Amino acid sequence: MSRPTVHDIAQTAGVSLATVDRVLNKRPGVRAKTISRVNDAIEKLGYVRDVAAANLARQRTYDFTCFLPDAPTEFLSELRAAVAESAAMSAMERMRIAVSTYPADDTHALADMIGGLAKAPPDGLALMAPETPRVRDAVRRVMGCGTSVVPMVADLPTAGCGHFVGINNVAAGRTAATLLGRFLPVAPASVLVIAGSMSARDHAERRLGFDQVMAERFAHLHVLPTLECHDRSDLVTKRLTDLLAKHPDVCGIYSAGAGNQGLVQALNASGSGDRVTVIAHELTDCTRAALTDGTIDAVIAQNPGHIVRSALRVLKADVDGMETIPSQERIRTEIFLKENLP
Amino acid sequence: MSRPTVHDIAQTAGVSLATVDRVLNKRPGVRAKTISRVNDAIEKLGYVRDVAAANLARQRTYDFTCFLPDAPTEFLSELRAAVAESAAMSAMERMRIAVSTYPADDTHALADMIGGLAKAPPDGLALMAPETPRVRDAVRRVMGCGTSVVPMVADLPTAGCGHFVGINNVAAGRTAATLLGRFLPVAPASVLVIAGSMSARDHAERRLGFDQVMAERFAHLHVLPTLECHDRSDLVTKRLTDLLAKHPDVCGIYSAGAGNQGLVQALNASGSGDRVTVIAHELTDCTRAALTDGTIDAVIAQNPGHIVRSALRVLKADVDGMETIPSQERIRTEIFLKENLP
DNA sequence: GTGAAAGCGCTAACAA
DNA sequence: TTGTTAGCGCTTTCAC
Repeated sequence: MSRPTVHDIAQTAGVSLATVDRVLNKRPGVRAKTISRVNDAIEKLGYVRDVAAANLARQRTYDFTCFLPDAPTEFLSELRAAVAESAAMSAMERMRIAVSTYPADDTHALADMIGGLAKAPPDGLALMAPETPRVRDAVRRVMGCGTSVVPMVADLPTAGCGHFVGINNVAAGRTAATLLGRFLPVAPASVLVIAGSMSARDHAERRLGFDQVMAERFAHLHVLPTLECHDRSDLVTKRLTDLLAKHPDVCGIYSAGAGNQGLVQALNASGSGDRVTVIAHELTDCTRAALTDGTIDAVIAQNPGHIVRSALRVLKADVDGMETIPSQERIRTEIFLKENLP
Repeated sequence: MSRPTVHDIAQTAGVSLATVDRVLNKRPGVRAKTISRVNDAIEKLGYVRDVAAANLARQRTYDFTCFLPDAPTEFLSELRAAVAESAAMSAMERMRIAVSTYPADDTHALADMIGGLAKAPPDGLALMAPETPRVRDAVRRVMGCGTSVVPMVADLPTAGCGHFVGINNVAAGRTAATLLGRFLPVAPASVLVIAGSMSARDHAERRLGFDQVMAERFAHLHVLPTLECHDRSDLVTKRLTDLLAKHPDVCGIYSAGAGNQGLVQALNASGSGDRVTVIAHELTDCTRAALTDGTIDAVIAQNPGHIVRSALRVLKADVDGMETIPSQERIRTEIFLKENLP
């Protein structure tokens, strides 16, 4: 037998299509008794709604907006590419995705842009942004307009929005520390953490996790103060070169932020590539090449394609009032060696 | 403006809906001149077909079959669970998934079952099976009936079927070797590989990759002959216990197959848990627990949920004559430590 | 060769 | 409070 339709329900319940539709969509104007008659029929027939047909009839188009910072890191351009790819693919699934870029260093501008959405609130907003009070308030406001909000990459825990699409950065830091500690010989030495800025929540969390594991399992390794390089390759090169010269006992580096181009350069120039074991973040052209030639030993990554597709699925499910498969929406903290590069 | 529809094409080309449809679906009975008029209109308007509406009108249901071996490994039950979950989810997307289990040790029976599909060929077949000549021929036959075939987990390279959904097992073996080699101190010692059976293609490939890297980078480690335990926990326990007693210099184990329950047991019983670094395959309750308590040091895994969903997407795209996103369909060789467990 | 018209499963006016 | 009816974008008889 084929799947039961609204007609079957209407017949079984002895009501009209319109009434069935009202019950299905929880619209008012139906007597409680009728509602339960319809629900009984639904139950009895094992009806499941054909979402595609519903969307067709409804002429439903999912109107989503995506905010990304304009920072010039490779990871961000991959994320942008992933959004573009998803936008193209999902045009066929009746979703329209508007991408907006905000100045990475100007969260006031970002908050204003989010606020501006209130004029024509989209169905959903996928947002990669640091959590400042103003951003948080702007997010709350647009949520008040009925927009579903999903934070990507960086969580917005206090804004009260939906499912966070990204990795646990404390766990990422712990993973990096474990790899570094186990790759290095068991002997006293120094290790270095390079981060964008310790005021960025994600980098701070990575450092936290890293320190935890270093203290727990690798007490013979001395962790130097974090080198803050604001995700800028030039600064990484400069400061790292200085530091390597000053600390010849550095045998491990955890690059928790961006600017790995600069890291590779400093390592090659100073000839310390062999002496130093390096763990970096995100799989980009640069880290991939460095992994292949051995400059970098392992990469911790989150997959931009997964992140974007997951954010979109979560948003769509939210709008449709549907459930998601939790395991599918959990972004993995991936580990790449030269050998398992995709 | 909203998306152009068949009506717009019909109007622009000055023909009727039926003719547009004939052209769109490449059905015969249209003059060449008319065809090009319609195609011009399609081009001009930038028409893209609404697959959902098409499927609705066509009453299209995707009829897929999935064959899995009945071997009692945890990975397989996860795979089965993933298929069940996907089947439930995708019922809403008009796909019906029939799951069949075949006796793992009887490829003749499997070949017969595949052959039996010819009577009522499904639209697609997702298949996890070893590649024997009879299986290969049966697959070719059902492909001749118009069924799209996608090999899962184990490739079927000579059957000439679609995109393989699974990992590169040579790379997996190389990854395991790299982790083991780097985790162990640089000192002469022995390492052991446990596999199901070396006649299973995937296990042989893992061993191959493992040996490559051991020879290339870790010549100080001596790789003992493979312990074949047919994925059976009891055999693993027995043979491993014997071997550990005989070879006190074993400091690393690569468990390339199933039966990790037996491995954990042997390690705990013999008290060699601390002495031995262990890399195992697949994330299961058993390996997860062992990772957490430190018995296993790293797990190489392929995600059953991803595999099943990817196989289904590939099958559907194939039937629809659509493209897939290659990066989304590439199954990753994942590495899990205690710290990045999902 | 081509076209008109009746659906597919569902929703949304508009009546009643 | 409930029912009738006309679509959504596409496919598919069955005439012409």
